[in-house]
Amino acid sequence: MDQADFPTVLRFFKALAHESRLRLLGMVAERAHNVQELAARLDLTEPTASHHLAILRGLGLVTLRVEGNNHWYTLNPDALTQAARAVLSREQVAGLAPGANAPDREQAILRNFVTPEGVLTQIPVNRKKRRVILAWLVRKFDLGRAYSELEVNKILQKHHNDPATLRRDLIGYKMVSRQSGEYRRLEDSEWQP
Amino acid sequence: MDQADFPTVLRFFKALAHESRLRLLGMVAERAHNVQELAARLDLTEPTASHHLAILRGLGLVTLRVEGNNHWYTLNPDALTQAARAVLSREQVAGLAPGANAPDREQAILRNFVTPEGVLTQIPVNRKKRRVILAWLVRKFDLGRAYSELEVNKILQKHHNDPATLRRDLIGYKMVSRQSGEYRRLEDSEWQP
DNA sequence: CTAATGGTTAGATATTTATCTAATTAGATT
DNA sequence: AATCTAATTAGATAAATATCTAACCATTAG
Repeated sequence: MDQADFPTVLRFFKALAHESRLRLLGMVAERAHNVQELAARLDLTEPTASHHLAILRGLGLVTLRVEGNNHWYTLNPDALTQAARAVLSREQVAGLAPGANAPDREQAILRNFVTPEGVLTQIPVNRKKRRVILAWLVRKFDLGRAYSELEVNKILQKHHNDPATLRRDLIGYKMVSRQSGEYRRLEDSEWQP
Repeated sequence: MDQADFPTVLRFFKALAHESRLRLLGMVAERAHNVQELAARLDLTEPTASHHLAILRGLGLVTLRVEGNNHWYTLNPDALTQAARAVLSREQVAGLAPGANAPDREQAILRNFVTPEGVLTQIPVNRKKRRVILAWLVRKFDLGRAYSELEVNKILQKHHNDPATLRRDLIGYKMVSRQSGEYRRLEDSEWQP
């Protein structure tokens, strides 16, 4: 599971969201088991166990070794840890929001200028690209709430070491307003095409 | 989520095993949102969004700040990473196997009185042994939820044909409380040495 | 070659979980 | 107070998913 691809993340959680499958995973983490053993210990029929194993296998969470009539299932620990990474950072989770992965072109721009941790490597000179970056940045602010300049800087600081330039740009692009020292995020409709 | 307590791990995965809830989590990871915003962006009704948020909140995955009529939800990133740890190592996953978590002595007692299918062959007369069996039984119940007597019996019935005795013992050992007909599993700390 | 063993596949049914509308609560506004 | 707004709760219905039995496939044993 690379960069928190939504359908895969969802499939992963669905796979683990069932008592029997969690138990199966636990058992094959101890040692290899065949289907009969697994079914017996979980008090399931073999077809049911087989069905669950197929789901786990489809995600690469378990691996199958065939030996005559016996099918030996074991845990694939790498798949698990890789998957768990998908929810380890706030940035990764934010990538699950609807539209977060939407327009390819914008995403490519973000990938070019923003590290996976959410840090800007540089501020684009090109106006259209800068706009994409600023549109992404402005979402770090809540709507309908006032921020002091200090707060604005603190948030921007997380993403770039020159918050002042970004702050001025956000105002220039009418994504943020300033009135008597109070900063407010403006509705998307104020500045979108 | 401390040491991969099975019901909690399961609840966690169930909470995240739904498209809408993953999206919600993504949105509140970006910034605080109120219920209307969330419902609108996900094309759900407010009650539905509210329902999902309650599930996420029950697990501590999101936190709620009330401000007048508005309920602002934000991500609780700690809960997420803590939970993800539960599946990071093979040892942790093996802890999900049925019966995996009991220390040796207790496991021996369990083996003596419980079949591999989880059925009690007899209820120990010895208090210490009975305690081990009851401690194992009480984990079949979720914390923080009320059960009717019928539900309690239904669960106990799976493990022994005299659920009434077991039910009374669970209360006697202070592992379960009864108040006005409602049964609740008590925290381990209430009855552990 | 035939029977037995372990496993999977197919399809019907049962269970669980999401979703909606309607009713209700709590805070803000007039 | 009366009304409005945002949110939650309740309860009914709809959708998704698990489970079983029966049928089937592949391999091994007689």
